[in-house]
Amino acid sequence: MTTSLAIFGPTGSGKSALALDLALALDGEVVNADSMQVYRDLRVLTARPGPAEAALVPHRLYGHVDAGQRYSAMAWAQEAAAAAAAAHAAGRLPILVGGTGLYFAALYDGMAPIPDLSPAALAEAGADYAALGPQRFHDLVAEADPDLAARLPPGDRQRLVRALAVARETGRRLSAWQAEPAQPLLPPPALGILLLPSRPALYARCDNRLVAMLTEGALDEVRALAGRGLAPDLPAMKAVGVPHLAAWLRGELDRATALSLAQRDTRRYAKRQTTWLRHRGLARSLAQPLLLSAAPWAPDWPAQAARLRAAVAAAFPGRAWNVAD
RNA sequence: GCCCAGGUAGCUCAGUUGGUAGAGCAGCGGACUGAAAAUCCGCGUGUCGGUGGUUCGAAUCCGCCCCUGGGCA
Repeated sequence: MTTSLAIFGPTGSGKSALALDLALALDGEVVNADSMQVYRDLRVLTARPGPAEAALVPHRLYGHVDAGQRYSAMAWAQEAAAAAAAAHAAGRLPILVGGTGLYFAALYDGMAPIPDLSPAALAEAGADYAALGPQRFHDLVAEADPDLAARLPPGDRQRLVRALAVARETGRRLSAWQAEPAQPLLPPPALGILLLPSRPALYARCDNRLVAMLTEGALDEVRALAGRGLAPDLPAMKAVGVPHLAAWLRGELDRATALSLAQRDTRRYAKRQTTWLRHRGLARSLAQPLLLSAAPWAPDWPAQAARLRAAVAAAFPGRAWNVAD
């Protein structure tokens, strides 16, 4: 049985650094649970840990997917489960860290066993949405899958398109598929940590980080990515910052505007993550996560660190606790 | 010091002939079952610079004061 530790927090909350500290202290391996840090082409802009961190502790599932690929929650969950099992087999503690709530849910709660969709089916349904418009497309979904249509507004293009594509390709309603029992890919983590720093401090940190990213080559990174001529609706092309920095490179925005729009998108993203974190937590299978109301970079961290230390000692009694903070 | 123009939501501003205020952006709350840094749904959050007056009633009219721009000295 693979035991694991999981850390979930909004972007900029310092979870990667915390994961590294814990991995060093507990003889662990870090496994990425972030939907954008998997893309090879995006290193600076996704604040992906680099060679310096990887030299200290093994880091898995970072930058291993090409930006031209359309990754998925289930694909990640399977890889993450395998990575966790490998770390466990080597006697090390898998530490899953990231900001994608759906990924944690897929791993620890599982997802309904729905067959993979062909890109063509998705593209076809997407074209229909564009041609028919939200209302008529919603009507179409209502015929194919009344239950699902009833809980999705006409504007929710992404979910409606998937619903119709699934119904067409599998001959079965998505809502029927989703009613199938889900199978967790990993037992609940022995310790789940949620980082929830104060909103103003987090926003300020996000704003500053984006400025720093520009001095660290974020623009070159976006230039190279844009130069590949990939479809703009690919996930990697929609990472926070990519659309606006690309528009700046094309001369459609000036630097100040591109920066402030990217900063705004980062804040909104952090807010959405916070909503998920507060209501869904890490996974339904984990009843009692450790909620820390500060980030490692915050002045009020020490009190939270003491709680963390106690929780780690209780969850992993057999492992050394070497962190000196 | 004098003369103009302004002080209304976090920001930029609107506000009809007096009836206790509304847009954009920002923000806030929520949803989330295989693109999730995605995709959506919902919500004005206010000593109308201050104070005294006119009025049944003042963001709107009058007096005084404060502040910010610009001009003249």
